[in-house]
Amino acid sequence: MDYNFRDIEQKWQKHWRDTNAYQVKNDADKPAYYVLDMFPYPSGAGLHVGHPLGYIASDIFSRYKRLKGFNVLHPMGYDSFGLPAEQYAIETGQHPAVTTEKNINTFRTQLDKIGFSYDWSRELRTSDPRYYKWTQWIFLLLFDSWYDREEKKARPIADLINLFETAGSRSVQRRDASVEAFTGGDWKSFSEKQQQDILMHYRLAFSSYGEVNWCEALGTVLANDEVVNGVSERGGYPVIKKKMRQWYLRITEYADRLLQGLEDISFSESLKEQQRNWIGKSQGAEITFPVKSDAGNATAGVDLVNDLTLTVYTTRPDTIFGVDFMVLAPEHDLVAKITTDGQRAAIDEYLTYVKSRSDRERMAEVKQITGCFTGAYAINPFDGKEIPIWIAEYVLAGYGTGAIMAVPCGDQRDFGFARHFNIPITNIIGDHFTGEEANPTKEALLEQSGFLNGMMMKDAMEVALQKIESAGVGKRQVNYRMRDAGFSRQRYWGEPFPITWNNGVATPLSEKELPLELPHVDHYKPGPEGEGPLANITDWVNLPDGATRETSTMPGYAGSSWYFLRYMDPHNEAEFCSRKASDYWKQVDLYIGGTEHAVGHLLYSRLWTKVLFDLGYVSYDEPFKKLLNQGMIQGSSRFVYRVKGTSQFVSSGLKSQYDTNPLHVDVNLVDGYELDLKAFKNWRPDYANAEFILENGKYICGSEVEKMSKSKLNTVNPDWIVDKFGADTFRMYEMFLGPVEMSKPWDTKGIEGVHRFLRKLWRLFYDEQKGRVWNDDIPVDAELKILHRTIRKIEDDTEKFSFNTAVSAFMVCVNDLLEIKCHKRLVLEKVLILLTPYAPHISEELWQQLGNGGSILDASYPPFIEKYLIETNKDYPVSINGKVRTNIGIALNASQEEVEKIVLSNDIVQKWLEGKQPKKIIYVKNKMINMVV
RNA sequence: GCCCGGGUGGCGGAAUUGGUAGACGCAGCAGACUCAAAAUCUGCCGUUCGCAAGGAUGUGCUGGUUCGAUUCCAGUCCCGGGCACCA
Repeated sequence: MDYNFRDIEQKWQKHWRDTNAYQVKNDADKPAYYVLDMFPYPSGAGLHVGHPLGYIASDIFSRYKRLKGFNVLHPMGYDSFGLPAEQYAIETGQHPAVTTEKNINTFRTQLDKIGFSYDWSRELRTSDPRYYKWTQWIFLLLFDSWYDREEKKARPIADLINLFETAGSRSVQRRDASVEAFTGGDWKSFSEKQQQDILMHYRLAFSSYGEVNWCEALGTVLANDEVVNGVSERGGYPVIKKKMRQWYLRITEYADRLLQGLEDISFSESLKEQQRNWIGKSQGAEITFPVKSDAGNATAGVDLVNDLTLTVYTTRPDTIFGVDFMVLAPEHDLVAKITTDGQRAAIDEYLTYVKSRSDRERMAEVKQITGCFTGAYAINPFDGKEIPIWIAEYVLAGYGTGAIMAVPCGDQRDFGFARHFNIPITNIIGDHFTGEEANPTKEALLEQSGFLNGMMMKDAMEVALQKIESAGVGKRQVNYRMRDAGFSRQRYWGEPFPITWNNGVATPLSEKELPLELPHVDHYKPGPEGEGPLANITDWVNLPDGATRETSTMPGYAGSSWYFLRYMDPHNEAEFCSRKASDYWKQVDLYIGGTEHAVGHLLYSRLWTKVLFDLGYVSYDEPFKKLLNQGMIQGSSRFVYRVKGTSQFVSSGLKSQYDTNPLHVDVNLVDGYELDLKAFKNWRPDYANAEFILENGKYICGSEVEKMSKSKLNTVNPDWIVDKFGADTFRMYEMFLGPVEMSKPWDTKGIEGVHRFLRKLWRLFYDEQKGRVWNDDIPVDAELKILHRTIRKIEDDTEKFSFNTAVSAFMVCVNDLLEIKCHKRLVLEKVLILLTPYAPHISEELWQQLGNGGSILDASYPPFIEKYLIETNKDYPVSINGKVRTNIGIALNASQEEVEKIVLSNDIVQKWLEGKQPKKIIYVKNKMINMVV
């Protein structure tokens, strides 16, 4: 009787399907546990061996938790809105809904082969109207909410209207300068449009004109994180700034809470760091300087022409006496007002130059120093010093106040600028400044610094801040690098906004009008003025009452920002997720996925959860308790070397003797590094007549580790691995490859070893000749020892997500049992339960063969039995804890007797031994390592 | 440039967190079974000296702490990832 994995796996997958084995209910006596995978975008390429890595890990953990007695929610779905499907539609004319459906079916078939324990009755798709109805609903909730800075939480917009009616704009902190102060009376006298315009400055989902990343080639606006180095992440097309009306999420209001929340959740340090970086909190001060300029009054000789002031943001108020010049962003409002007549021509020329430069150029030429003097001066409020005001590209309009105070001795950019334009440098840090480069230290004693003289810079910070505030020239200020998140795309394949425009006022649809379904279009070309394809459908856009529909659609991250909630209550038609369901399942206990969503999806879903929490729809404000980032499985590409201009291919070792072109060759035609010459000739017609220059009779390919992708011919399809070795082998092998978090190249070679392990396992139960070999004998200590050691190891490793070492432990266990010919049912059935999460099919099969009537799903995981070991089996070596070891201070050259004497007379050891004598003491080079009691 | 990770055999990777470095697997070598091959099994497998027992050496490099360091500390060199005019 042989290990026939094909029949076994088919049998059990069918059984699980027929019995709905993995369907879970929203109530149980058991504690709830939620294990979630980042749902995939169903691309046309299907799965390669890299994709299931995280799914296998999460499946192992789900099955483990289930056996541990938890009610486990482990769902799967599809993030089925997105650009690639639309791009494909543009190229082929196929409707995205059609290709998406097709791709999903491919995914499902592939996933099913691996034997996942998903509850498919909860499957969801973000492009399904039954799903995006609620995405739209949450959007309207965001639209209908504002952030109360006093209470630090979102509240309904109706509350804000109440406040405005009673106390006008004073009632809440001002959001931005363009909202002018008004009284309660004013508010009531405002027109509907005026009121709505003001409210738009407070809504969490709001529409505004703003500079957006416009990508001509894609015909759409991109989010900051979709732009990399000035070009689009997808396709690498140039991106420029363009003013357009867009929707945004006011994520900046949540910056602090998003930062705070990181403290309580278990994400990897590097991922938290990425989010902190993205949020970019900095503490400092805004300082206001009077401005002196003769702008427009040169002939009159007037110095201070008006009460213009310049406000800068700095993180180093302690360097206030080291300011040698000011720099404004070229777009700063003040530029036009303060430029002197004498400098106007130069400034205009510079502004023209700046405008001519694309974002791309600006980023590529960071090192290039440019700028222009305005002719105006700012006055240092503490010593009256006149400080020249410049404008320069390196100061960004969008951050802080768009203006800085430059301290060349402490900041390298300021230093470079001063050098380039010959601006004299004031040294306030003595020897710490060499004159050759800036020194950003906080450890220097201040000089030439008025009331700060002689103080350590980091101490001077607080003194300066207090003085600035008491003198009324500025205030403490916290700034964030993060901007509000762009939330609209000029695209077709996304959620339509449930919004109509009525004389410039955005009006939400009512709940019963949801979902606003995506209308059918005949083509996917952009609409006029860069609008999305929806703008072309005039009878959809134009409503009978004269209003028009919003024509942009929501971005890819809309649907994925809350999908984990929908799984809890997937068929609810009255709510996005009932409070009862979300209270039962609570947060996602374990979330597994790649690191590429660090600042996108993972930040937005945290935001949405916080808003839903504030408004009372869920009971927690962080969606994911623990995040495990799986590494990427890279491809190991193979190359052949064609001698230029011939059809000769030279083996890798000899290629230096010829002038060659390296060409990717399909990894499936290569065994290790040796090319299958016949298969290569049959592969493509133009290689049919290939000739080979061999080394030692073989053609050896070159290799390189690259991202796994179709174009590099290095993808390995899980389907044929499963066909050849079985799903259990595949699952265990993917885990055996190394820690899940680590990226590693795929190598099919080692899979034999894991497959061999499963066949060995089979032999614990059946012999080829003798058939059944397992028996009902009572296990002896030696056998129990192997079992218990394994239980402990597997459980420890699984809890730590160290699946690779767990698989190793299985191998050791099975080898040991075979060696001592242990075929006892009492041992074997426990091994099977241990193994189930890792290799569910073979475990179930053998479990049934053992005559255990029920499903292995109902069996319970053997509990960790350390106590048992110590109390009943005294032969286990027990380490003395680290403290005992280090404190005893065993001398290097002492004899064993001396060592024993010292150790045994030690108080802690005595206490630990409780008066008993050790059976055996283990020495290594005269040093006591372990004691056996 | 800044911020995170990480450097261990021919390879993927272990090491109870300061206690016998190299578990487990792959590859390799030798042997058993076989007419032969496959499959399976057994043994060996960091380097070096030695017939052997055994010795020396060894976790990127240089130091330090310690009875003892892959593990902790300081410096340094590589590799991977993220951010990048954010004042």
